[in-house]
Amino acid sequence: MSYKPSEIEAKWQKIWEEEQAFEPSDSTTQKKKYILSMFPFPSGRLHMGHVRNYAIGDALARYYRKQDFNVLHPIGWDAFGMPAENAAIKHGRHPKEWTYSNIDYMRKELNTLGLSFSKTREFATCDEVYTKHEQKFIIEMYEKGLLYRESTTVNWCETCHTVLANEQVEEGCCWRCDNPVELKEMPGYYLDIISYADELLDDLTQLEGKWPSQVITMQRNWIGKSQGLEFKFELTKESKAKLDGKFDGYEVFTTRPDTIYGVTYSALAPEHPITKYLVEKGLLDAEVAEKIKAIANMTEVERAQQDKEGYPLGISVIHPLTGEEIPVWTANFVLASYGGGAVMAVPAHDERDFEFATKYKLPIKRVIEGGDELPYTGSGTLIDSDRFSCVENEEAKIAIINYMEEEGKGKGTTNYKLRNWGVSRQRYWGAPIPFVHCDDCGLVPEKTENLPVALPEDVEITGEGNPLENHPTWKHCKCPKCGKDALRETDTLDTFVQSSWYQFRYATNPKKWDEVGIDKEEANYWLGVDQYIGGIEHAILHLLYARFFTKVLRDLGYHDIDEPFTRLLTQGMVLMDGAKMSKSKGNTVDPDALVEKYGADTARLFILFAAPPQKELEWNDSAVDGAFRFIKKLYDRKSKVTGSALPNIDHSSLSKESKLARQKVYEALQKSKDVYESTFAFNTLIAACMEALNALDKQDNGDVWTEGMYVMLNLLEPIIPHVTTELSEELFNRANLKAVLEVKEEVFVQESILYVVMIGGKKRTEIEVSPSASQEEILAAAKEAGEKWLNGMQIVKEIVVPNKLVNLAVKPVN
RNA sequence: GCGGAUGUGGUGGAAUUGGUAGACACGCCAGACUUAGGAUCUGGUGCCUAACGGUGUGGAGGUUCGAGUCCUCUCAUCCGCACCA
Repeated sequence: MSYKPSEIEAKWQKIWEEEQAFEPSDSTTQKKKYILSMFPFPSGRLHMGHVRNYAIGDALARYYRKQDFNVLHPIGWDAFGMPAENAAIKHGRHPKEWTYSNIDYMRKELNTLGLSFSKTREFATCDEVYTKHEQKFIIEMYEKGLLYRESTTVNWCETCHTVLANEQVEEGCCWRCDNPVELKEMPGYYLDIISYADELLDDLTQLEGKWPSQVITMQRNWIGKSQGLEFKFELTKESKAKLDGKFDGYEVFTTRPDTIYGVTYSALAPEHPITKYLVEKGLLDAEVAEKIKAIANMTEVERAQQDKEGYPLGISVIHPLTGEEIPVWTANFVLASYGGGAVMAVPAHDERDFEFATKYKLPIKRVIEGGDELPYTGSGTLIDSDRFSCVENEEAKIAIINYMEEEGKGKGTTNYKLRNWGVSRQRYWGAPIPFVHCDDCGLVPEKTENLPVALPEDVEITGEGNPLENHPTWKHCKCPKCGKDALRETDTLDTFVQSSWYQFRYATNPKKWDEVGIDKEEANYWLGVDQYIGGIEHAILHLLYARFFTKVLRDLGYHDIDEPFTRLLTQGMVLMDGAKMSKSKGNTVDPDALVEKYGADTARLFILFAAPPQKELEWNDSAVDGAFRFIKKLYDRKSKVTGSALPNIDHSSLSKESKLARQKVYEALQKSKDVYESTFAFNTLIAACMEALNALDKQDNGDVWTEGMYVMLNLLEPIIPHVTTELSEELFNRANLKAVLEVKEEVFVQESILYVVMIGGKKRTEIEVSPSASQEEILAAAKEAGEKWLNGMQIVKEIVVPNKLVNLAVKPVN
């Protein structure tokens, strides 16, 4: 019987389904593993990246199941989001219908790959029962002060018609459609992720060695913590008067308080309230006002590409320590979103300030010794700094902060690059933000018993404006507090909110899904996820948000977990001709076609064999053939098996070839633990199995074949589950798939040992010696064998590395 | 500019952590067999050389009996962040 993947695979997929083979047990005491591959967006079809992601996760899940762990290996659908609305606009399909029919199709595709997912725990994030609990969390966050609404400058994508979070802006463009992001002032809801910045930063140390260092570093940089001094610049009397008494000064932040005596000007962002006031009240030269407005209309990225540009505002502030008058400018390099949108400028010791001062001929005052020329940003001793002169600058930083605090003029403080997470989206296909606007009561959360606030289905999706806003009735409601007519919030939540807590949802028994969002006991048992697998593109977005949500939900009492993902594996991309597979480039391989042609096992084997999971994988059609060939060969060799259980073998009576075959088999077994539990280098385990099969092929002992297949089918089952289970059923009644196998040390005992003989550091020849040979005997044998290269040489040093080699260091005889 | 990685045959990639570089596979070459198949099997295959031998892990140094692996410098490529005061 030749290998027929389609029959074997269909057969076992059906049996697994009937046996409910992959459901976790309800026990919360058994040893457990939670293996999670990032859930897919139901775009319509699987791509190779998905196959890779799930092949890796499935191998681990199956491995641990065999080691007697209670394994949670779930799958679901990240189902809200723009593409569903785009499909609605393009093809006139309702986003809900589009999404659920895509899910049905993709579920079938996943099935044909033989992935060992729990079927009962599957859900889509657009299920109303999921929205219900999410809205409850959101309301609780609001009540705790972690969610707030404010009007501010936001990133706006005109093509997607929505606001974007800072994390969703890549090089000034929308992460999804790549259009340049515009700035716009509008109200929105924000989650106070900054209040968790310190914990998010500190807990990264727990992840070291378990997450890729690159991801940890990216998160650390993204949070961007810096410590320094915050103080207030008082406006001069005249300046206050000019500003109609509306302002008396402004706060600035610096990480270099040691350079405070070098301040020669101060600069405000074009969006700073004082700048705005001056512009709006016509207190500036009309031409200058126009230029400032022009800068304010530019995005941060555009500004970064411009030369330094700025204008004097005709006002001054007082230096808090020297009492000197300092001119105030507005400048395009001052960011509104950081440090209060205002800086103290020290041109002598800051490159940007220097460039600006040089351009506008502002004074430059050196206050730190060192370097040949200015600007000098290194360390050194302070000069011209009053009582702090002669102090080393690192000391001076602390001393100046202390002094300012004592004098009540400022305080030591911490700043973050991280911005609060804007979660409002002006789109239809998302979870509605469960609030109501009441003329009398203001912003009021919906009553818990009324959740979920579900989406209306009768909407017209045109791409123009928010369909919820345009819906005739949906937004009209009663105030949950006073009962008067009120307006429902029409913004929906960022889809990253859903993916921030789904890992807890799977851990909750589906029987409780309606009643609770997260079951505390089960969450504490299953989380953290023992192995999380996904693409590196989520290094800051999803992985930061999910860490944040975990901590917030912990503090709301839903569980006691600090970090959601204990270990993280970031898989490499799947490439074709050196480029990422994509429909637009036309360099894709369709998983369905591959499975149809070769079967799921071949697809999985190739994907795990072609490269280590962390690396990029270059597609190669003929290497797929190679993977297929290996499985065929494995299948064919079932005829060599003579027994139905693990035989007892008298190792010493075997032929040399049989001994070697056993050795290769057990080498593979030895390797497997390391591969499945730590390195994930499936390619090397597969190679070891290929070596073992090649070695078995060179001998003909039935017992050795039986043992070899018994072990190899066990090792390969997580990778190529259908064919191995089929063979295992036929040959061993599946006993070898349940067993935890032990290495038989006797196969590694050698009758003679091969030593490499190196002379002068170069490999010259080999010798075979008995394992009991003494060092002297080995050296004597090596010298004899290497005689030819020792002629005219004097041995200056002799090294014997046990079981490996002999190295004779030589020099010519004089 | 800052941060993180990665450089090994024609290709994908191994190398027990300082001990025979190139396992395993693809490709290629030669041969066998055939019930012409997605065949299969056998042998070969880093480079230079007729051979002895030499040489070889991006490059240059260094440590060592011995370096792909450790150290210093350097080049190249990729990724992330980017006026963060």
